[in-house]
Amino acid sequence: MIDLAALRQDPEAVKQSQAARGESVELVDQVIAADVARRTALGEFESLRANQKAIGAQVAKAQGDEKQELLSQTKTLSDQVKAAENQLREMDANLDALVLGLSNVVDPAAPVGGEDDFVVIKEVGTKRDFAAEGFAVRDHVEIGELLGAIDIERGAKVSGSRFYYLTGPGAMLELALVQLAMNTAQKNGFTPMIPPALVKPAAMEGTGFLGQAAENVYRLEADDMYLVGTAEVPLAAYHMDEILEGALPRRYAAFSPCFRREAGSHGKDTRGIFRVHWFDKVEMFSFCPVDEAVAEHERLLGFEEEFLQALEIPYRVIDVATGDLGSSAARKFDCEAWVPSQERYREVTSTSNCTTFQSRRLKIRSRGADGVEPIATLNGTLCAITRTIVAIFENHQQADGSVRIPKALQPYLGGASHFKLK
RNA sequence: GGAGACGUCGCAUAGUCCGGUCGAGUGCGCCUCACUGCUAAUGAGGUAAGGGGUCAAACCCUUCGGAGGUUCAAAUCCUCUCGUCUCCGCCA
Repeated sequence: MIDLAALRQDPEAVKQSQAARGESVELVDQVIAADVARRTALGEFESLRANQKAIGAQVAKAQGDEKQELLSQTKTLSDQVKAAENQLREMDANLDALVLGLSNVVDPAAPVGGEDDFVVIKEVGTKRDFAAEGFAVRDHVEIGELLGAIDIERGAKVSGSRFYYLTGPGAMLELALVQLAMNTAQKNGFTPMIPPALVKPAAMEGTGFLGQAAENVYRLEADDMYLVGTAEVPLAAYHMDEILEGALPRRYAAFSPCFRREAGSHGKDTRGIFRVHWFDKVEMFSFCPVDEAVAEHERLLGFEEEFLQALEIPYRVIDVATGDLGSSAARKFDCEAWVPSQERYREVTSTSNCTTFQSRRLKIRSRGADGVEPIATLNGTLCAITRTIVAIFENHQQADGSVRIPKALQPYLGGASHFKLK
């Protein structure tokens, strides 16, 4: 939810943001009109209510005829108050519905445009030249089979398309990645968390996933619960309705399963485990003072990069264009790993600065020197397991189909240097 | 799944039976001031959030887990709901 006071002050800024996203500009004027209407209704209700309360206080003290006189006055007043209240509620609901349609105001530094208008910030690492090494690249599916690490056929048999089993070395690799990620996060000042993956509507709504992203969310009809698509949801909602005391930023790193319906991506990335309905992930989350959010965003990006570097995976960083931002994000950086079998970079991590958009919805603030202040929220992937496995298998594959284990992971895999053929 | 108790302004509690003087008392914590050489102790005052309003104030409104209802008037009465705790059942 954007800041209404700021919108009143500078509607043009919000209009420009909407335009940059390719979203409705007229909506801004509609919100302003609804806001004026609401405040009019509010004023009316409040003065009637004040009147009612004043007379009510007299009623309590009055006796006999005087009391009857006051009662007759306040009876008609009561009806007026109710009418005014209904009117106000209507205006409130109207305003809310419109405001929730407004996406976060984009950071002016974000590149303007659509999905393909991202800006490449940097490329890091060296892509291998498999031709020079003298063998044909295998993709992660093939490698997974050779190693006995990924079983996609049985995933489909048991759960359907876009499901998989990690088996043997694949299963151990996930656990190793999780441990490396959680240990790294803890060293970097994050509190390790294992959050619920099933949440109530309020948490889903508050984080902004029931808007344009709703079709990708699994809902449990019988219990009115949702399966989270990312630990961002339970982490953001962790402090819902709270005023944070003490030092900021507060950083959390959560290991959780992620469930995604992948509606609208039929036929896309159907091979392997690159795009699946369920995967596990270690996610970073930060509650941070508003004026430090940009620096914190850089830090999260830095942690993501360090992790990819530790895994010795070539990657690039892109600055996502305004039209491709989620509704909560003001700015977003993606790290894309090199995928040799596809000969292109593919997204493996993503970090967003949501400024005060999420915290406003979730009613999270902080107590600072000048009292209660708004707070910024930021999130970033530390390790999305399945995509990381794709990157490791493909980038570290050997001529015989075995896979070299990057040094940083070896301690978590019994010191082994390679995943050997099964 | 069954039975019961409870949910109040950071924490702990009073208030609910008998509706108005309760947006709400007390203790702790926290802040300011006074006093003591410092600390502690003591005394005085202050201390929920959100919104409207104002140059700034004053002032006004909303919120007593949540949603409805009764009433001129609800923390207080009624209904539903969520959560916590205790006991029983079941179970990993």
